[in-house]
Amino acid sequence: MPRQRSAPDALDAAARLFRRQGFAATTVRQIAKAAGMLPGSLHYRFPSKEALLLALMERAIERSIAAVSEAVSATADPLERVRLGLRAHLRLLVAGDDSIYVLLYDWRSLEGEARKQMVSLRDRLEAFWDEILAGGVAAGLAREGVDPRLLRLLGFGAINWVAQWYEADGPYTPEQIADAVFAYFGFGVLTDEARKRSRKLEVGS
Amino acid sequence: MPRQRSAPDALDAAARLFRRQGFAATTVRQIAKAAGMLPGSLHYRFPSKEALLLALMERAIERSIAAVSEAVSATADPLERVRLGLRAHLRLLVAGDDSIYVLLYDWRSLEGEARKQMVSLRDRLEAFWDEILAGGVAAGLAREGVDPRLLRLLGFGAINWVAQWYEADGPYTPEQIADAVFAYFGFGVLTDEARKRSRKLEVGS
Amino acid sequence: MPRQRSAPDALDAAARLFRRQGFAATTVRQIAKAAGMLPGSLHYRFPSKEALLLALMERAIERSIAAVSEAVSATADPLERVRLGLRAHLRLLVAGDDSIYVLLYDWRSLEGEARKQMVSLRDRLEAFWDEILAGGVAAGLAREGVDPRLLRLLGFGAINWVAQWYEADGPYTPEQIADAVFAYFGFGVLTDEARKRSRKLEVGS
Amino acid sequence: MPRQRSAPDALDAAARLFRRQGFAATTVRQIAKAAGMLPGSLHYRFPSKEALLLALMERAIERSIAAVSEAVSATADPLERVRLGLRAHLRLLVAGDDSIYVLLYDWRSLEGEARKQMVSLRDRLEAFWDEILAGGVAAGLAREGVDPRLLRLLGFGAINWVAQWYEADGPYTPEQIADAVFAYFGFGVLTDEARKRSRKLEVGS
DNA sequence: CATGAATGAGTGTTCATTCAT
DNA sequence: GATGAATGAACACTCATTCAT
Repeated sequence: MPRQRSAPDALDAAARLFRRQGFAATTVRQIAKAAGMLPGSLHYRFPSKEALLLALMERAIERSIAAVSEAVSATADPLERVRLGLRAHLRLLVAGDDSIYVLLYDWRSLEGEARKQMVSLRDRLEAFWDEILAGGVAAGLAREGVDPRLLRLLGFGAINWVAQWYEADGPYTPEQIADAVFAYFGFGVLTDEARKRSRKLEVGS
Repeated sequence: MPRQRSAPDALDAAARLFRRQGFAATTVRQIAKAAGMLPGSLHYRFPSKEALLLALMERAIERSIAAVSEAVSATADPLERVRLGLRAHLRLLVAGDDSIYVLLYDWRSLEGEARKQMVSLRDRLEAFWDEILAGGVAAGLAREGVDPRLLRLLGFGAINWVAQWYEADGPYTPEQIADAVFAYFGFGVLTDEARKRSRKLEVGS
Repeated sequence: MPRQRSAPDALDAAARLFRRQGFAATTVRQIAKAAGMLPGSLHYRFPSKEALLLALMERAIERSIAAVSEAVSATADPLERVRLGLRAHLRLLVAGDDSIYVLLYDWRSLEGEARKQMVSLRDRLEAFWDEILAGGVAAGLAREGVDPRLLRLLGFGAINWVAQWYEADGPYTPEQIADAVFAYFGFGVLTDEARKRSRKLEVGS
Repeated sequence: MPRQRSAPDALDAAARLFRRQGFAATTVRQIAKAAGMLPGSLHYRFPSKEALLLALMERAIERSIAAVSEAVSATADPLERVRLGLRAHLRLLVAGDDSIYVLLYDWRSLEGEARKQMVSLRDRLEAFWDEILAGGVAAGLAREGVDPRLLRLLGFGAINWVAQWYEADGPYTPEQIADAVFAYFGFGVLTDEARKRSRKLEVGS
């Protein structure tokens, strides 16, 4: 979609407003104004408000995957990759890009065909993470018998929910919070060896 | 607020619609129709759509506290109280009452004075849980050095997020999921004794 | 209409609100509240808002005729009767009864049958005044060749318009203003004798 | 306000309806229909019904001042200027522009800030007339000792009230009525010389 | 007689979208 | 490509009126 590419300001402006007010409560005029355009011009780029939201979510996926990919590429250690990935994910969510928040919290606004497209986008993100997590599990993350899918769902619940309460001037950095999730994730569920390593990691940052 | 009391259908109908579509995307007409009333009748009971949302959230708090209170009253064991409380909370969220979901996910729709009132309602709920969790921590939940507030925020993140992916015909019951959260919560963080007890409890459900 | 008689408070309350806000902009609830009743009770006394306005106007006519009648009965002098009548009329309009104002300024709110009834009420008032004025004209008020009807319309225009700008703490009393209208009415139009008397009257009060 | 300029039809249509039914009893839909637009289009031009009324009144002032200015420019005689000005004012009121009527009779519909703006508009009109009248008074209009302000208020009361009873097929033209007001205005109040001239003028038209 | 909950047509206004320029 | 005036369906809400009690 090269069309949206040429209008990043509009998507960023929309993301900011959607995060604060929600999709349905945000008007096209507000978005246009925040993007320095006129309502008619916005419709030229995005055929509808819903299409704009979808484009926004698509970009959120791309950015998230890009940021996490880059973060995990720093090491080959499967557990470390999980930890660094969580950090990158949370950093983007609470301090970087409003579109991730919108992707996670405003999907109810899409219906019909657009909903399906959004679901397939999220599936892409899940598949991406499943690979990272699978490496971690193979390396001892989570004890035997634990359903990795449930682990992922609960872990990402904890981390995604951070967006609801995080404050920039709070006592923890996104990195510390991500590490805490990582720790709870695996504690007791890890082999002894893995646990030791995890503990060490927790100290840093 | 005895007025709202006499119109539980309207609040339930609204909760259902808000959960599915979000507050802003739900029209007063939809709510009225679902409640078997006319738009005017709905406004007679609730002066505004926002007031209806607030009343809904107030009831959500009341119901949640009532359900969890009852659940934890079954035992005096502080750890067991935490586990049973989480179960009750999740059961209500995913299978009982849409208003809990709305309370957790639609608070952005309130502004100004209504927002403040909602925040104070949520504070009530947090204070209620803090007491239960404090008992658990005193009994060995979470190892030393862990910030109980962070623990609570992450734990409830995991459990509240369940509403996003839970399906009634999925592989896990709300009780099993709650117990898993409880387990991750405390595993490795518990004293050995506490861990044993926790494990035993996990088998039941 | 003995029914309305038993609810003078409602009519007075309505008159006050109609004067300030206009008929259409005043709600039945406002009237009921100001009269210390409930909306339903008001409808018991007046079948409709329009009927209430009509009853109000009817009472305005009655009160105006009563007040002017009493005032003019103080003398047999035809010119003096005009002057005192104008005084009574204006006093009631600006300082006594809001219903007179409503009668004069809110008749556009009535339509169809109610409009006709209101017109016949106003005709009654005009006929009443025509008699008083006819006496004045016979005694020298207005010079020959002047159309008494035009004189009446312009004179009452001047006096009725006072309600638009009069302020209780202004430089003139209603009596002084009425006397000024009376003076302009007849000045130069009066016989010399009548003019002299008028001048004298003007000094007093 | 160039925006309203481009939509004279809407203001004219509104003026006509407001005059007949009053502001509060006229719906935006009625105005839009009468102006050949849709409700949404009307709101595009005027942000609210109240703003439309204010724009209407502003135009009424402009038109009135323009018409009276042009009329009085025909002569340099101060008394004649008053007479011609009154004629122009009344002609516009009863036969030309509904907005003048609305300005005079519907100001109660404005509240708060809009009310203040309207008052300042009316002040402009009064100041404009005060100048014309001051010239007349200096030339002998009204005898000594008469308060010019009271004279103006009563005179304009007489003339503004004409809108309440004037009928196009009645016995008098607006010009004749205006001249009658002018005559009553000054009779006996004028110097003998002024009176003679006034009498002559009265015969014409 | 009086109440007040309920009604539903109608209100002013909003807003995503269209389209002539 | 871009504009912004125009659209009209839909919105939250109002309010005179009704009616069971």
